[in-house]
Amino acid sequence: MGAMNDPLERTELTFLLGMAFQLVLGEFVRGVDAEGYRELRPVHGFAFQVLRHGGATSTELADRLGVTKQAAGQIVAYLEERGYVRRVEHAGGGRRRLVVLTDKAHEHLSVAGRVLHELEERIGERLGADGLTRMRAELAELVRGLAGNELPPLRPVW
Amino acid sequence: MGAMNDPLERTELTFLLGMAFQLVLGEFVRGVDAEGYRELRPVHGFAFQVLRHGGATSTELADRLGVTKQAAGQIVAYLEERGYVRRVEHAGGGRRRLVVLTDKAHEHLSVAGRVLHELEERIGERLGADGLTRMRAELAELVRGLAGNELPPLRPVW
DNA sequence: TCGGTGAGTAAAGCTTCTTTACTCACATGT
DNA sequence: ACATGTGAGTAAAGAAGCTTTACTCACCGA
Repeated sequence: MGAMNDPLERTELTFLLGMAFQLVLGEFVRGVDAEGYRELRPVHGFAFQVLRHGGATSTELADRLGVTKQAAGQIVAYLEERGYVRRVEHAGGGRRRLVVLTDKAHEHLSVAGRVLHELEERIGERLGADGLTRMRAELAELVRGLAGNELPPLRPVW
Repeated sequence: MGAMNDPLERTELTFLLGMAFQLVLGEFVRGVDAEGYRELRPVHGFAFQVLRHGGATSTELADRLGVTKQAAGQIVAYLEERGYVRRVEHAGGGRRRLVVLTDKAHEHLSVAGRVLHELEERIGERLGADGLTRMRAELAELVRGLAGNELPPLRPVW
């Protein structure tokens, strides 16, 4: 503990966060790919999270992902071609179309959830159950501190 | 505390990490941009970290950044055009050239360091000094757990 | 001297995003 | 009824930043 020759002790918090995220996401992608989902990138997973409960319009999706609506439209088209989403009538009328997940996407979500759960368990073995809980709480507090009450977008690029 | 209606409490650790990193990096970029470094992207900052002590060859830089040597070469060319790095003779001879930081880059590093420090302080006010220390320790432990003893690369894309 | 190896370069291609510019459905005011 | 506005979606071109493929060049060792 606290050994100053450990390079990580001297690493800026920002970079620590970056490395941690990079590693965890890498493990996640590896796990999901191994289950046969090589056609899906992280951004698609984030889109699924947004669409998960009741769907959303492309424009709403764009806002939540922090990209333009054209980019969101491309993502939706990609997912639609592969059978992960469907566009249905929107109750609000207008040109709006509601993008909703198909069964195939929900299957994917359950596989991805399992992978995430296993990953979190592995991390928990390393940090201890308390450490994991504290880390979650601290991260949540950090996010609230910087983002206020709105959920921040999860963008696929820096 | 522990309110189950807080969406962050139900968010996967992976996504919490992603949001936290996204937010912190965003603040960092905003701060550095405000100091007049709009021509530099995060990847340039990571490159500076690699080159900081004694420089490196393009190929070594590529390894540390997790990109191809061609991409590293492009990054070096970009930084060289703007006066942040110089290519000098390499003691090892061959075709090797040592990429080293100029004074301009070191100035940038000191500004960036200040921005990072202020940011960490803001986060510390929110988490408390203990919370910040614990978070650093937990993140470091997580990184060690997933990356072993080598420092993981910080790639600019997912 | 003849490969072999490792660093660097060149050019084309690809993916994924943005920018610019449009179409269309509906709401609102006159 | 009709013009005008607004918000959702689409189309096409462009830009950024990588990778891939294919090379050059300097040195080493058999």
